Amino acid sequence: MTKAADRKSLTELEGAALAIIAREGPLTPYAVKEAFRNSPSEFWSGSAGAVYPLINRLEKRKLISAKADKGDGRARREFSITAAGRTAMKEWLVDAERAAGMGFDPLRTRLFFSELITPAERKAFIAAALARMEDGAPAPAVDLPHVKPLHDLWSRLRVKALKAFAEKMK
Amino acid sequence: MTKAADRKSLTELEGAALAIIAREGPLTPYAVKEAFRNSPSEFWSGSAGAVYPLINRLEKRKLISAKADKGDGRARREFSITAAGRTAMKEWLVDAERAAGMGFDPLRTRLFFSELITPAERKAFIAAALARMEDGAPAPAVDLPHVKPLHDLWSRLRVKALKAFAEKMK
DNA sequence: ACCCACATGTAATGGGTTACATGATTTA
DNA sequence: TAAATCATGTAACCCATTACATGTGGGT
Repeated sequence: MTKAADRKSLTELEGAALAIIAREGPLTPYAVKEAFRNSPSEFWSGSAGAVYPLINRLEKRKLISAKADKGDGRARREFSITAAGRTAMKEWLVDAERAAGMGFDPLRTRLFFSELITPAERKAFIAAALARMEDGAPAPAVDLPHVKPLHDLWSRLRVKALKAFAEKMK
Repeated sequence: MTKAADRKSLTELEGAALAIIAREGPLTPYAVKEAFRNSPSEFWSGSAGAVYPLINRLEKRKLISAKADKGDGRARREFSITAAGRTAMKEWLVDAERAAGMGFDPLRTRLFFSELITPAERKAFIAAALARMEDGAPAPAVDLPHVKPLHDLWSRLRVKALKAFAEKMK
């Protein structure tokens, strides 16, 4: 019998944390936190209050496990993904249903309501947003395989979408 | 002197709720809840436990106000946006800084980690995601001005992005 | 020695989700 | 009139954010 906690599917945060640990090998909680902090999306805040408890939850569910402390002074625990963790992670990763969902885009949300401002205000807003989106992406700090290309791809498409929308509003 | 609560800028949920009320004229809390529930993005769950307290908060902050109950039996309160609400809403709506943020995309998140599965698994995942994304959008239930076109535009671009990524992985 | 970045947490708070409760209105 | 849906809420729970506390290690 599997316990209820084991059956519950992973949240996005849990899945991403597992994936990071799976990819980067043994990691300290701090390293996981930094990985989130350096993500190009503001969605992943990587706050201590989120990540440390998260790591503890994952350990309690035996999806990750810590190598014995090296005992060299400070308490550092390096976590690796377990077999069960790998299974759960893969299940999360190939969830096409969730992947297909639209997610959340603060730009799209605002464009939905763009008729509530005057054409002049709209024009100014679009120009300001474009400026921030186009000028050099702040160079995602993580240098993991797909991070930069994917970030750039998504950025370009959002710019294109905004321009298309602006064009149609003219 | 403005009170702290007034100075605090709106969350996405608060901003969107205000915008809905601004656009749709006097609305009951239930109608606002349904507007969120019918949104094409799973991000806006429109649960009762989120919306009713939200409406109360907005009223307490005097960003919306209820017309006197019509007294016809059941307690129905119809809320309209106030002048202060309109100001706060516009400030939220033209916030280009936040609009430019990448937001959250469950597809993008998974593609970041797509090297953790085998090429065959990846191919299957991409096909499954594409199928769900391309087959007729479940027709957004709300028929507000930009909802459908924007939803379609974003959908098409996400499909294009996924195809581009799949191509590059070959 | 001193400062700053590294590293690991916890407490208070806020707010969203799920599930439940309750009554009114509509429809079969 | 019984069932379904409309409509409004509330309570328990979960979890992320902010802010704080604490200690280590390396550089100057």
